[in-house]
Amino acid sequence: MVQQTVRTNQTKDVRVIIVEDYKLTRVGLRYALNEIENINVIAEAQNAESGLEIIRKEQPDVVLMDLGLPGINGLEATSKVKEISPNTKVIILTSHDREEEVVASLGSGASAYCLKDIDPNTLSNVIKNVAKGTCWIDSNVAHLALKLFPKPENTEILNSGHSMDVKAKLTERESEVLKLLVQGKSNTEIAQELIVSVHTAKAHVCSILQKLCVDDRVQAAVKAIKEGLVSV
Amino acid sequence: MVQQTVRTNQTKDVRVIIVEDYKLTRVGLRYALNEIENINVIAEAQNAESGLEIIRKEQPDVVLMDLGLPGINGLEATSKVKEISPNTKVIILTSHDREEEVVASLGSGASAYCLKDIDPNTLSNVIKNVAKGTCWIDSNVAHLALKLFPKPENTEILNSGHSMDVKAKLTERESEVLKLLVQGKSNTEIAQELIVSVHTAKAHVCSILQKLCVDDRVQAAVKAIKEGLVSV
DNA sequence: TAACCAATTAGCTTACTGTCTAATTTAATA
DNA sequence: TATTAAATTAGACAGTAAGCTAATTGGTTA
Repeated sequence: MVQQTVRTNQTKDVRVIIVEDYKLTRVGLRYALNEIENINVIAEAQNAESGLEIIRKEQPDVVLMDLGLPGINGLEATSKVKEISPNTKVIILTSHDREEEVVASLGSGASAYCLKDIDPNTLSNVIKNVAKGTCWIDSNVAHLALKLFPKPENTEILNSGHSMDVKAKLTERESEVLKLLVQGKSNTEIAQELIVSVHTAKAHVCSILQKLCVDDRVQAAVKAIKEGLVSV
Repeated sequence: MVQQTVRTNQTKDVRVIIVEDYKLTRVGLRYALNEIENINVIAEAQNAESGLEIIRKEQPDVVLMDLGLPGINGLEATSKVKEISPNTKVIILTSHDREEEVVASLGSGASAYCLKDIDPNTLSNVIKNVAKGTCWIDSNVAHLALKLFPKPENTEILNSGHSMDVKAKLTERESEVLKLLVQGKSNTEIAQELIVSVHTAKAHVCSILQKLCVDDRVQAAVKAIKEGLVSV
């Protein structure tokens, strides 16, 4: 294919570590991946404990992580990986397709979720992309993760003009106040932070409540988070 | 590359429609993609209205959707695509990298989010994968989407036992109360809903605040959402 | 210039919050 | 059986929140 021959450049190798308890899968993966240009499997581990040690030392680009590990499981291991080597991307490679595991994996810091029946060619592409920061979720479970994103029924973000969007309605100052509100600050604290009187803070909060069409600050905070009006 | 030559099989063509207002981008894309094996750009549209009409008729596998369209914007259009052709996968192709747009896109039903500086080879792979159901998010914005997944500090799922979690500390009743609290209910409303006295509701809220180590119900709500203690 | 809006401040009222102490009942557990 | 934990209720208190009206200042726009 034309588009692939172009890619024969001197991209740095993606340094990969495999954490997987089944030896057969582990070594099989290693051999398969080392065939691929620009991918270099530098180590493998059969459990999270030894895997984490290697990762701490090597700071690899990508970790292929099994979920069902003995001892520390893959989820906890993923969290730890992001602690000890924040730039390392984690790819979950498992046979589980339960929603909670998919969501929990991505919540724990994984960048990709692959089922074990993945095509090796695809896997190698995923590894290269994930190394750059891409998020990739297997076709069999993608819908489980995607449905988690809030439907912007009300978020008129990016609205083509007709119905004005909530955030645009908020003035800059109000956005500031909303941000502090979501942090759980009281009106008094907000006033102190912005160096204004409590009256001012209250006035802003009041108009925020009206603009968001909610009754109190809790609802405002929840709505702000759900609709991405503030970065949590 | 080896992995590509293997794929010369008789996979059905992925039928693609491009919705993009800039003619240059639109026709450029079309030419580039039609070079790719197994991808067939069957139509293009310069706005959402005409795009949706074509999509309704053609029921394509994949739609490449620009966000900044005149009239109906890409977000709304994405929602409509999923209504009129649920099996059609939407790939957002835009130059915007704002968090709200990324999240709103995926919430509106898109399966992938690409920035316009994407490598054409990569795009063609994304198209093929997304057609199967994969979720793909550009490396420049993936972190914005990934951080939305609740950190499973509390998810008892797959917990290897040792670290007890916040949610386990909450009693069932408290979890009920927390759920209502996040909905913005006042103590009085919570009491009515659970058919208990206000005193009881307050008692529960009070112990929730203590267990979550927060000062007020706003912080409790925010923490509950962030940590996935409640389903929003 | 006039009209408008954002931001600011103030006072006032009603209602709600969060904490405390204290007590009762029920279920599970040692 | 004795103990513990959860759920329930109550009264009281200081603090906060939210709605209301009203006024001032500084830009922006018609």
